[in-house]
Amino acid sequence: MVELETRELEYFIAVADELHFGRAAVRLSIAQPALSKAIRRIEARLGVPLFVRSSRHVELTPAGAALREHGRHALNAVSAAVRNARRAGDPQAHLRLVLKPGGDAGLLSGILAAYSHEPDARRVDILFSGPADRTDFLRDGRADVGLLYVPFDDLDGLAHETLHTEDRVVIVPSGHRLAGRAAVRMSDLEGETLPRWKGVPGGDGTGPEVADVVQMLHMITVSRMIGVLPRSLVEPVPAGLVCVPVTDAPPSRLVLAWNERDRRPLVASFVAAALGDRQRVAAPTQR
Amino acid sequence: MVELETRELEYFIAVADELHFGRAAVRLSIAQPALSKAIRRIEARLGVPLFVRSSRHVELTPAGAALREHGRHALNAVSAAVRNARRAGDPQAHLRLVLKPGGDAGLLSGILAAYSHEPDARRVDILFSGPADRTDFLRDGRADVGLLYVPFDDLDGLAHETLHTEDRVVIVPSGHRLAGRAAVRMSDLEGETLPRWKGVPGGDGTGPEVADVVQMLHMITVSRMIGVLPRSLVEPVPAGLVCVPVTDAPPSRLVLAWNERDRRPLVASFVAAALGDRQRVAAPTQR
DNA sequence: CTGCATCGATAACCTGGAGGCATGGTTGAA
DNA sequence: TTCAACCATGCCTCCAGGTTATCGATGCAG
Repeated sequence: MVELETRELEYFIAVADELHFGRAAVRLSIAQPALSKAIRRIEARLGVPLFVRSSRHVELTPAGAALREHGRHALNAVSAAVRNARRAGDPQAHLRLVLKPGGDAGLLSGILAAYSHEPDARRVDILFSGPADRTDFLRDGRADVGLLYVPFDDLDGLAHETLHTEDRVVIVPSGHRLAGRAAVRMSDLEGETLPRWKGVPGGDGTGPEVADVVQMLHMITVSRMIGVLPRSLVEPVPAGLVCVPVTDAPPSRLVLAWNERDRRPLVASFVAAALGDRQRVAAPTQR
Repeated sequence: MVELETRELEYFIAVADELHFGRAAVRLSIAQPALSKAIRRIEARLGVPLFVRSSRHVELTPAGAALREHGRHALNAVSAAVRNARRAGDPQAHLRLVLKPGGDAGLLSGILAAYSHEPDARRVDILFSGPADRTDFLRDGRADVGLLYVPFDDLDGLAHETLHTEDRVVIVPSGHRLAGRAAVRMSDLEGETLPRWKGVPGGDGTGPEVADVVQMLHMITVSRMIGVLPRSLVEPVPAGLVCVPVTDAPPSRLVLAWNERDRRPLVASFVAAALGDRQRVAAPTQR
């Protein structure tokens, strides 16, 4: 009746990520033949080939692509189940809030203050995540709530409420041709060098790779690129740089997000406190 | 790194459902000592007791309750991943539509006709599910789309579009005190006997248990109870029964639902066809 | 109070299959 | 041709997870 063990799914995901049995085996801390055999075993059990492999190349079949997509989610769900079970025993557990350093638009202290007045407030642990995996903290239960930016972060599998909407600005060195403009449009940025964000494959930038806002601002200061960001992420504006509003960029929203399956009052009251009396304090809608 | 194998999770769910190691072992087709050991193993690995057990009684701890809740979802996700992978290989695969017998409000033939004109239409397999588990067909990938009733079916983890909204009627024998009324309110039903739906624990009814609409209508005919249903579920009205609109019952909606993680064009075009030109034909929103 | 039936835990044993190591086969590049 | 990279195969070991038999606790009938 069991179709696929968690461990096997992890093996598959590793190979699907690396597209290389040797590297995947290292990442999994097992020997390569064991991995080859495991994948063949899985393929036999499912009755579908997952990879097309030659001795020079490994690639996913359509079935493999589907399994990668859904399998990731399944692994997250298992992790979340385990984490939730572990924590459910402890009614004193802290609330874990994940955010990007500086990614709170100045709202964090206010939110924490509001939350501290909730009758069932817990201590709050702030987690700073790596550049691109904040959302996974929420999906697999490593954090309870998080501050995310839409449309940068992928909200798949998460519920959210908008805290703050803001327009976006282009950041240029003060000597730049756009520095004097009152506003620009996206089309004005044609031909400019934009950053590639580290760990974000689908980016449209062509310039140097940057890992965070500070790095990006530095690169802009030395005229290696320009960048577009929500306004609050560049407050205060460093010397030598100028912000110009971009009128036709889709507005950016700072949202408070949590796992859509998580209905604990713990989360609901934090959300209520964060939204404040701006909105109803009832349990927020999810869908 | 692996926290919990799929098989172990299945074992746990079985015991959590049965609250009885012997019966759970039978259901899993293993011996009872193996199951006891497996559960102890899991508890040791998670570091949390999942059950409080004496030789006469088994019950869930809070951690166990959490694991049951999230673990179900995780198992569904694994099943869905496997099913999707198996089917992804076959571009000819039929579209599988799940519904309750008679639960289409007369819309099915129209929907199928509209879908057949879609450029990428596939053959459609109609699945009739048991009474209460239609939604699980969608969650674990046994079906692609389903016709559900809100607020009867649990839409957790599913995306949906409303096909049809209708008011609800109370069905009474023709001799009943309410049979002559043009309309009633919920408060008029005070003191009446309502059905308990088989497999639906949270029901408010106190009367005999019924498994489907036909059974319920029969019980009403013999004056054992009365019932409240969406109007289309009792068309045509059997002889000897009378339908009276209930003005203040929350309206019932027939919705077309699918797994929220399923973004295949296959599903999108069926949804588009079912909605017809009543709405935009773009990919429907999910959240 | 005393057997009895129920049910989970323990003990002792067995086995299939997962994983390790060594090696083979294929393929593209120099 | 030779080499290097890389996945597959064969063989062996070992233990996780299964089995049966039995024990110990607990509620119940008489």
